[in-house]
Amino acid sequence: MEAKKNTVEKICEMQTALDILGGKWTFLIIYALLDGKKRFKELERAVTGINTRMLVKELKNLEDHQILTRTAFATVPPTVEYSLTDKGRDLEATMKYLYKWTKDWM
Amino acid sequence: MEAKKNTVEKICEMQTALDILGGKWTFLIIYALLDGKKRFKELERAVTGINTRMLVKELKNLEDHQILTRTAFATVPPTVEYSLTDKGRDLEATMKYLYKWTKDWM
DNA sequence: TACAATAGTGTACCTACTTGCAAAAGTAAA
DNA sequence: TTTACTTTTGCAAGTAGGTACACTATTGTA
Repeated sequence: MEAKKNTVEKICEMQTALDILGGKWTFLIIYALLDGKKRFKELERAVTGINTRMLVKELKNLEDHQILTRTAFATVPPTVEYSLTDKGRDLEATMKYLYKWTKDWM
Repeated sequence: MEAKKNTVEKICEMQTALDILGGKWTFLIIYALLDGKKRFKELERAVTGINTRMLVKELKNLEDHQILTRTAFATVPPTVEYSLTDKGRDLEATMKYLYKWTKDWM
């Protein structure tokens, strides 16, 4: 009963994380940013299949949760850079193992 | 351009994995099974907040993709055990790092 | 003069995920 | 006799997540 209770608790904690990360595109966006900052259009090209609307929405979501930062430059046409915070970059291990699993099993 | 192309490819591959794993409850169910097989009701209690309908659906989904196996026993009342396959258990590292991140940042 | 480029916004729509509730079967225990 | 237990399924309904497409501003280039 002891170990079981711990599992339940852990699952509850993870639910809060997955509320943020569990979207259809969230992991992919973070993964795309692991190798450095990217501009909006670069992300749109990197994450195949996503549309503008969802990318905007997800970026806002991730910024709200301090997983990435947004930096806008007043150029013409405008330039905006997105890059992971420490919190975001700390998902690297998770992402790498997820990719490894994908390679091994899919 | 070279490294970038690789990222795009990796993201495409991961999309196929996330099509299976990306549900609201999927990760949590797998996490619950990491420490051994569980019966249906045990899972329902472990994954706080899930309802019967979704659990059935997700278990079927995961079984279809060989991430877990279902074993039914003709007892009364019926007993059904779910346990991870090798493919499923191989998500352990991913899950553990995800939990670690949760603990560190949430 | 027309077009391309960037980073979005506005509007409208849609469907698929998710939920709630009730019911089945058969035995054991109160 | 009634209730409880387990593993589902059926039905009906709701909501949020996701999609499509057009449009803005400003400058440089062909």
